[in-house]
Amino acid sequence: MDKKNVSMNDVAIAAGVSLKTVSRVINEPDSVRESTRDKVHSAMEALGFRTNFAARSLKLGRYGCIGVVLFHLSGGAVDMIDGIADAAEERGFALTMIKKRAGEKMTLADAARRMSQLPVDGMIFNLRQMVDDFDTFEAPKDLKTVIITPMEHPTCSTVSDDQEGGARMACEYFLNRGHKNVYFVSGKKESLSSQCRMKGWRAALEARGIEPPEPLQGDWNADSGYAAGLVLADKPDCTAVLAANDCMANGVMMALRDKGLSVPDDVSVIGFDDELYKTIPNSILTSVKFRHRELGIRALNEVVTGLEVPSSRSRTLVSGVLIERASVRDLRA
Amino acid sequence: MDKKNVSMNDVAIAAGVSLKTVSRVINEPDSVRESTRDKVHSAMEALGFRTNFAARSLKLGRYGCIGVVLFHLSGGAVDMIDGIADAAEERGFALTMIKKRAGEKMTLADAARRMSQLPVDGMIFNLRQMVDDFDTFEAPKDLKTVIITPMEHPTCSTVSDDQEGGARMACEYFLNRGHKNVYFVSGKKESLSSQCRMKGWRAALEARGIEPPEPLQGDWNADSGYAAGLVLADKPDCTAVLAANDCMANGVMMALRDKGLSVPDDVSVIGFDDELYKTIPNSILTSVKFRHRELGIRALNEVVTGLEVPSSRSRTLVSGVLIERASVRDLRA
DNA sequence: TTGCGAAATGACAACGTTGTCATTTCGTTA
DNA sequence: TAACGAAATGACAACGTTGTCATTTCGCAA
Repeated sequence: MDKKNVSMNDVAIAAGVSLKTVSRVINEPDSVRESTRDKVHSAMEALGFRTNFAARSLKLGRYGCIGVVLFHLSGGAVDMIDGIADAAEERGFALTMIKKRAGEKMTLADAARRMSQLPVDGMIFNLRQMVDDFDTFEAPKDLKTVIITPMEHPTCSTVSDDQEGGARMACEYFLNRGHKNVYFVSGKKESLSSQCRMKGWRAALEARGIEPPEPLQGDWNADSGYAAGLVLADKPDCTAVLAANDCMANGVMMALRDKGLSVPDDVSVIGFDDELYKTIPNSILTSVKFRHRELGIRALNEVVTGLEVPSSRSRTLVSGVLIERASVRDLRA
Repeated sequence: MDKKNVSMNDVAIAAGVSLKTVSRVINEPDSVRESTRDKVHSAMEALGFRTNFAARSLKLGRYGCIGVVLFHLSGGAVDMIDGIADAAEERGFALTMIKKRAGEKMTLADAARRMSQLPVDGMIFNLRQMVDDFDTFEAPKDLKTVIITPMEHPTCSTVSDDQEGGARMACEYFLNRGHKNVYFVSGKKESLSSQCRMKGWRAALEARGIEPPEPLQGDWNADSGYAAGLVLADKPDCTAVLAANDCMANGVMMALRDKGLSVPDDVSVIGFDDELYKTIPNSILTSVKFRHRELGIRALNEVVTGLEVPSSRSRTLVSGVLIERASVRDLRA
C-alpha cells in the first residue's frame, strides 16, 4: 500500500506546494508560513515521509557520523563506547562502527581505507596493542582521525588514560607510607596498558633511587595473580605489591592469605580498574580507576573539534583516580 | 594540493576513459579490458580516489549498514556487540550505532524514528528492560527490525538468551542431585534478565510440585549477595542457592563461609555468567553461561536474512551452558 | 485603491554514483 | 578483405536532496 520510498517531491505534490518548500519546512521552518508548514507536516505524516540520508549527505558533503574502529574489545571498552556514544548523541552525531575480527590482521591503513568508504566525517581508532604501521601511518587529510592509545603518534591526535601516571601515583602512595620497595605483577605482555602501568611503576621507583625488582608476569586473570602471590609470599622484603588489575590483585591477596600472611598487616596491595567490589563483598582493595567514559567523551570531542578547526594535532591524557580502601598499611604509623 | 573530493569523473578524465568505465572497473572489473583497467587503477591511485558513499547509496537504494540501538549497556553487551560486529563484517555490512543516554526516556518508536534518518538497511534493538511502547510498537515496513530481548514481540523478530531455560537447567541440576528445595537471589528488579531467571527457577520448582520459597532481592553486586547469604545461612532447610549472577553467588558463598558453613558440603551454589574464575583463583563456582557473542551473531544474521526475504517474524533462543565446577554437592551420594 | 519593500515560495541545477541502451572496437570466419 | 557477432566502451538519465536565484504574495503606508 505504501510507496516504497516517499520523496520530498511526493510530499510536495500531496501538500500542493513546491519541492523546495518541503525542504524548507525541514531545514528552516521559520521561513515558512505556519499554514503552509501545517499542510506540509500533514502530508509528511500521511505519506510516512523520512528524509533520505544518502541524498541529503550527498548534497551536504557530510554525514553527521563519526567512525569508530575497534581494534580490540577489552573490558573497559564498554564504558569508553558509552562515552563516545553519549558525546556523539549530544553533538548530533551518530556512530559508524567496524571491528577487527579475531585473528585478522588489520593495520591503521586498512582501517582508514575501509572507513573512508563509509558514511563518516571523522574517526576514532581504539588501539590497545601495537600495530605494524603505527609510526608510518598518515590519516586521510579529509578525515580527522583520533587514536585512543597510550603511544604518541607523529601526525594524529591521541587520547589516552594516563596509565603511566596512575601507576606512578599508586607507587608513590606506597612509598609515601614508608614502603621501601614495590613489586609488580603485569598483565599480558602484548597489552599496551600493561606495558604503560609497568613503565610508571618503574619510573616511580627509579625516581627515588630504588632498583625495581623483577616484575612477575601475569595474564590479567586471578589464577596468574595467585601464582605470583605464592612467589611473593616467600620474599621477606616484599611489603607492597602493585598488580596491573584488580583480578590479579585479588589472586595475590588470596595467595598471601593462604600462606598465612595478612593484607594489609604483612603485605599491602594496590590494583587497577576498581572493579573488585562488584565481585567481593566488603572488598578492601585500594585501586587505580580510569575514567573510560571520560576518555570516550574526550576522543569524540577531539574529532568533532577537528572537524570545525582542521588539522591541529593534540595529545590528551585523562588522569586516573586512586580509590582508597584498606589494603595499604602505613608503615610510618 | 589534492582536490577536495575526487570523483569518478576526475578519474575518467585522467585515465582518458568514460565515467561509466571507471564505474565498471570498480563494480564489474571482468567486463573491462585489462589494459583499460590498469589505466584506471593508476589514475585512481594517483588522484587518491575513494568512492563516495552517499552517491553510491543514493543510487543503489541501500547502505550496507545495520543499525544498532543500545537501550542499555550491560556487561554482556561487549560480547554481544562483538558478535554483531563480526557477523556484520563477514557479510559485508558496517554498523551504525546510537545509544539511549542515561536518564533519557527512549521508546522503541523514538529509536526507530531516529534510525530511519540514518544510513541503515535494518536494525537491531538491544533491550534489557521494559519500555513503554513495547507491545504497541510497529517497525517501519522498509526496515527489518530485530529486538534482542527475552520478551515475545507481536510483530518483530526477537533474539534472546534462553535465560529462563538456563535457570530451569540449573534448578534441575540441583533437584536431580537430591536437593529438596532451591533458594533464589535475584538481580535488580527492573532487569528483564533477572526476571526471566527468576521465572525459570520458579517454573522448575513448581514442575516438581515444590513451593518456591520467597526469593531474596539483590542488586547484582557481591555485597547484596553477602547480605542474602547471611539470611540463608540461618535457614536449616537451605541446601541449594541459585544466584542471578556470579558476583552475588560469590557474596553468598563468602557469607556462608563466615557463618561457618561450607560450600558445597553444607550448601550448594550456582551462579550465572561464568565470570568468577577471572577474579577468584581456583574458583569452584558452577555457573550458567550464556553465549552473548552467539546472540549477537544470530541477531545480525536474522536482520540480514530479513533483508533478502522480507517480513517473516521469528523468535530465536540461544541456549545457555552449565559450566560444572565443585560448588554443588550430590546429596544422593 | 496603489505602490512598495519584505516575506514567502518556486524553478532549476548540482552533488557523484549506477542502470539503460546505444555505439564502437575487437576477433573470427567466410 | 568483408562481414559478422560478441565484447568493450560511452552518452545520458536518474536517485532525492539542498543552494542559487527568480518570482510571487503579503502587509502596510500613502
